[in-house]
Amino acid sequence: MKTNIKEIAKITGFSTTTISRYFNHPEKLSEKTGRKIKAVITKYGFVPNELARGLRSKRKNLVAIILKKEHESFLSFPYFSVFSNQVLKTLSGEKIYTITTFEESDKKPHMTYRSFVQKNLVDGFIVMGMAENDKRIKFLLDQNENFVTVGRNHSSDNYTWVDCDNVQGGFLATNHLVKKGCQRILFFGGFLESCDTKMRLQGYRNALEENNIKFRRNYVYPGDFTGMIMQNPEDNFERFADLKTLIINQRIEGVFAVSDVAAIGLIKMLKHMKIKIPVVGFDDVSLARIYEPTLTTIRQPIEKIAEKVATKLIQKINGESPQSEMVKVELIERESSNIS
Amino acid sequence: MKTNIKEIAKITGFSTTTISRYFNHPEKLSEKTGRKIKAVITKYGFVPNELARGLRSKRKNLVAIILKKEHESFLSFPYFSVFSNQVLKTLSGEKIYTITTFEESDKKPHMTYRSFVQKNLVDGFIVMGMAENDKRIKFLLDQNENFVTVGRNHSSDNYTWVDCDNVQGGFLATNHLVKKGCQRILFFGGFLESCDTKMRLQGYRNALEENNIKFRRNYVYPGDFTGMIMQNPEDNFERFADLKTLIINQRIEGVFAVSDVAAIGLIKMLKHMKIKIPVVGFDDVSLARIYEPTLTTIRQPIEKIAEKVATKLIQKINGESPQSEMVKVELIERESSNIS
DNA sequence: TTGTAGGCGTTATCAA
DNA sequence: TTGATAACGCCTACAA
Repeated sequence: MKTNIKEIAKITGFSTTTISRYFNHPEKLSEKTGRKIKAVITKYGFVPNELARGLRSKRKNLVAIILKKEHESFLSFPYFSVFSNQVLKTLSGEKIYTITTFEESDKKPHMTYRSFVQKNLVDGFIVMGMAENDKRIKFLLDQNENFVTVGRNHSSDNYTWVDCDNVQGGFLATNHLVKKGCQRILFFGGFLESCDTKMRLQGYRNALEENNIKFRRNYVYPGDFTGMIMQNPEDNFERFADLKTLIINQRIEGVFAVSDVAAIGLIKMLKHMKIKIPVVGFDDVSLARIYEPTLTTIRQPIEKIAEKVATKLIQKINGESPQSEMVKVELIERESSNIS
Repeated sequence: MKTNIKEIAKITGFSTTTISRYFNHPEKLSEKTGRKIKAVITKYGFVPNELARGLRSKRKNLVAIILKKEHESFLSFPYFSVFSNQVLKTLSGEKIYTITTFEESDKKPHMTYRSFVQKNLVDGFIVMGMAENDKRIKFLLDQNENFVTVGRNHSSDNYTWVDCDNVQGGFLATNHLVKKGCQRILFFGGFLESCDTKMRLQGYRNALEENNIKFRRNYVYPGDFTGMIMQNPEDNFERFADLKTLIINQRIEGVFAVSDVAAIGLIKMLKHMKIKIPVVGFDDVSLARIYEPTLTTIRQPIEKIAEKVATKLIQKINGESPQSEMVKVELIERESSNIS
């Protein structure tokens, strides 16, 4: 049933070398030989053993996405689903397969990478959830491994990244709220350690400044609410008494949420409080169109980003040096910022 | 940087065999030897080359989930996100990694499996989206490959599956609608070739029968609306003129939708038509709690199913013969079936 | 308890 | 254009 190169060689009458060449350097074969081999290979459905091939040639046709442990529910985020979908599609088109897994719990972030590198199982990595001074980046650079990141940090000139214009996104969202007449605008959600959040916050500040509104630190309410929102949207509002107090006492007039999921969580709470103020999200995942009110949000082209990341990773694996790239974001105006 | 077993052997003064045994049969080493090896291994962060190990020992610690091409947006379905998340978690706990990919487009469904088998890259498969006479199952059985399916078909006694009680789910949903006073109940969504859909339809029929309501074939409106609903919820209602006509002319009084996503799509359309009738979904994904109205639905324990699938696959890989298993479903009553 | 030697299936090198 | 041979890094008989 399972053939190997030796058998195919015997059947065709050629050497294993020639069969191997059929797959790896077909241009070096005479047309006739190629045809003969093709016939037999097709008949037997022969595909070279990927492990042996990888062991010998170093090229494994396998890449890894290692998700952070603290993002265990990451996979259920709409963002990752869309992203991952497109990455798999692009890579499988090149016969490259993707291992998705989580960081090992009890170790330092980059230890799982270390283990993967030493295992020698993959040709490269896609790194998500960038932080300032990201240990993973340092490690992968040290090891001279192929990788492309989604998002970037300050030391972003020595590796390949793809990112959306988070600063501009934060600006557009906040400016939109100002144009809607809001002055006291809440910045909601996200980890402040996350580079994405930081940049969106910077955009928020830029918009305030441009509109001569004073930035107030206590209007920044970070945190990861996705789990709460995705799992138990209803039963956790009481845990956010301080947030309620903030909104009421400060007479918050508008909200820029760091993601669509966070935006929906907040809108749920506002509904519960019977408060109606404009909310702008970020990402434009499908939820933004499904939820009611539909979300005004900053659209980032997730699939385009995913495709670029995958393509650049392939390039790196092939020994090329792809450029980093920033993609544009866009304000999508829907119902959630049109409070009448 | 990257060490191999030979170097570790040299450093420790033991043979490569002994180092290998440390990983594969540690019980055969003296405690002292084990300690010494451990020290060096830890220091150098040595992990055996997975390819060489797999090539020699046949055990690859790698499994594959191959998604159907026609389910290209599958990954963005809430069901798969949750399922996949739990599978990865369970398997990575056993140091088994998961390759997720799509079937190759231009080939017969099982050809991608054939290619994977011949590549000899993975220890087993998780098979989703079961159909009657599923070619993939036949192929994997023929090849004596390890696999576990999510869902089952009629020839379900010669392979290992995990499934929820779809018939009971269909019954509970439909019966609930009848108790709410509905007689003319629409069965909405799904592929009729899909085993899941078939069984849910069977449950629907059972409930009608038990309540002495005549089954009417034209009340079954199948189809895959997820793409439409997830991508463009608003702009496609016009394409369903026949559905509208059906609902109006037949004075449909309630809807059992084959999934939560389908349910939401239909509710969107009903809202658009200014019709208020009870709708029951299936799955109980997070959307069911986020959407408004919140969905009455049949909860299937997706994470439990995923964990069972992963565990059984590990067992198969280890040479055991795990039993197939059906898990219970449960009616979760929320707003969408309480139309006042 | 530990070591020696051969081979897993492929590809790269070198020679013809 | 094709072939013989060694090597990739590890594991498993078998031997000691």
